[in-house]
Amino acid sequence: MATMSDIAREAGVSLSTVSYALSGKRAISESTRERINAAITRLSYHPHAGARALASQRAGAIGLAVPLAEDVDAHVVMMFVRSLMRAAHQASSEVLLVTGEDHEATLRVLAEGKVDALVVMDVVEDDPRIPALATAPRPVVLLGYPTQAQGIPRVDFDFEQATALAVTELHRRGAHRLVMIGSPSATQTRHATYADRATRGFRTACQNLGVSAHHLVHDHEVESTGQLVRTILADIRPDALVIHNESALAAIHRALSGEGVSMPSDLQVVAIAPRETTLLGTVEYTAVEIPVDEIGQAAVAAATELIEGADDVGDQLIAPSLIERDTTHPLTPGSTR
Amino acid sequence: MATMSDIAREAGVSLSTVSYALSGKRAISESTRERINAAITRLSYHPHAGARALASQRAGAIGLAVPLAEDVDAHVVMMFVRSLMRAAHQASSEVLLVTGEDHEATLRVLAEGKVDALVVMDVVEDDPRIPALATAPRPVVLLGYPTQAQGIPRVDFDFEQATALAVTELHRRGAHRLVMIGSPSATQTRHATYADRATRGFRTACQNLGVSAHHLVHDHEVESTGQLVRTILADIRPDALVIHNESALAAIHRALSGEGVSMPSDLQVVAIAPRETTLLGTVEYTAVEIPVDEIGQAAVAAATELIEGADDVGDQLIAPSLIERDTTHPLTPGSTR
DNA sequence: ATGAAAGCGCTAACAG
DNA sequence: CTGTTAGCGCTTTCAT
Repeated sequence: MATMSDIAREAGVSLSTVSYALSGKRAISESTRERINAAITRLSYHPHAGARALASQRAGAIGLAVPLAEDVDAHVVMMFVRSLMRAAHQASSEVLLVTGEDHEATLRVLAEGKVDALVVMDVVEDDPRIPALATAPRPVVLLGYPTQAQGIPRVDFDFEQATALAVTELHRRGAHRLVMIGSPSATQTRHATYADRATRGFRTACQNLGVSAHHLVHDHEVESTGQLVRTILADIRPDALVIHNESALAAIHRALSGEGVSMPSDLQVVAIAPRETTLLGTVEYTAVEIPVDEIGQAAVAAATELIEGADDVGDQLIAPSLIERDTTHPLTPGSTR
Repeated sequence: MATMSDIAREAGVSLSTVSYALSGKRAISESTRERINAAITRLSYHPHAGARALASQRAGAIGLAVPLAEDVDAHVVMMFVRSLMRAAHQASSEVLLVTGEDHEATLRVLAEGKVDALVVMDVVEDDPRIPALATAPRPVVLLGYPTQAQGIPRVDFDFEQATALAVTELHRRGAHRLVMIGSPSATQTRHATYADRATRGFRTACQNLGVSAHHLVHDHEVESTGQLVRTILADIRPDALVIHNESALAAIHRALSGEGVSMPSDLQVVAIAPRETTLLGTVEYTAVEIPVDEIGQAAVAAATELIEGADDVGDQLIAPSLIERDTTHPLTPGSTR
């Protein structure tokens, strides 16, 4: 493996000139730059990451604590991973994965400087990891919005406003009996912040508007979605449905079709989910779309700023907006508002 | 951040003693070891990963090139990621993610020594990445089985034998008209090695046994699975089905139920898929299970051996076996074989 | 059983 | 615009 001094010798310049040519931190004459680049190509030189990390105190990687629990939708996790990788790439960093459930290992990569910062997914209310993360030797960003974050910056989609918006807009479209199908029971029991906040937004908005509200939990891996849907239709007779459960979306869609429910005439439906998961066959669900890429970018941006020395980047709650598609009534231009 | 010399001073020993106490590479007296450990705890010392990487020429991470293409089932990818992380953990390594589609970045992490080895998922026949990977400065392991690997060790489940086994066993159970629903069309078009090999195993086995064979491609995100199933049932009238498409499994299951097909009496079905994806509601599909953990472990084991200096670890094709469950006829104890 | 010291390959003052 | 040099925090020979 060629080293930087090999390049220096080969190009007839000093070591530091090579270093500066590479980092661009000082002006280099055209001619020497060319000789250096030629040498780099000729010897196929690549800077040694370890050496660079030691000298610069930068690992060039950000850690991502991913949830490996079964109740977290793998597709959604992958979307976040992809988004974080893209964002990290732009900050010329790599992504080091750590198991969210393995708190020891998570703290270790931070303490050993294997990563410059850590992004933590799937945060729960009163997350037991927070105290240690709050005093970690390197920046941490929560991809979630627990009430108490002990000063750790939080970045998330505003799930509370998201469900509230869904309710409000359904109400404006004439809905009065609402049902929300929320996250899997394991997620609710853990009190994942997105689940708690989504539930709260739904309940509060319904109460404020004085509409009937039913919040259900559904484990589509375990119970029959068809059965659930039939029960809902028969017992509650809702005129609108809010779905915040990516894993169950497809199954619910099939169950509704199976029951001959036509949307939006029989039932209006709004999904709280990433765009990709709301296109089911021929139907495109009206949705409050979870902007995965934006969230990922915001998280990496926060991490990057902290790495570069910012003292505090504040919290960030990304505002929701409703994307009207096939499963809600169009709003007559001047009907309300 | 405390460094090793801080520990040495605090414990009243030399720097190298601390290093050896940590690595266990030479005997340390009980008393000094205790003083060192006490100092480590007191100063909450953690070795600096960069410094260690520089001195030892080991990054302590293995790279994983993950496919981010939409046609690769996210759930299955996550299962592999989890499996690799577990295996890496045992080898006290971390997992650095790189986008499989970003060949540049992949080669860079190898060349810069950010990882000690690379595991590449979703390899295709005549994969354009192979030549560069074959001459990479650090070990590479393919999680896939292309015909030409240019000397790069291949590790994979034997998908060819897997479908062949499914066919053979269905035939032993009286099936004569077989249909296989394979990977999504994008996967087939790319010639992912698992898709190609699975198809070949199916075709060859059917031919050898002289049974009717139909191989179909299904994009359940695009076409209606119900329609597909209806067409199959009406036009081909098969007595057995082999499914090698995790993303479509649930949809096919629902479609079959919807058509009132009862398994195994009307139709025998074998899935080629990880165990977790073959339990659908109340039905447990007979399957040739893809042993994700085993594959991941084998890949990391191969990588680890190569890192430690092994010249060649050979290829590894993990043998399939059929797990009989609800969707095939039981074989009378002495009927065949 | 323990120390001293020479690097590993960079970055970034400091010096011109 | 370029060079010299002192580390960064470890691992690992040599010595003893």
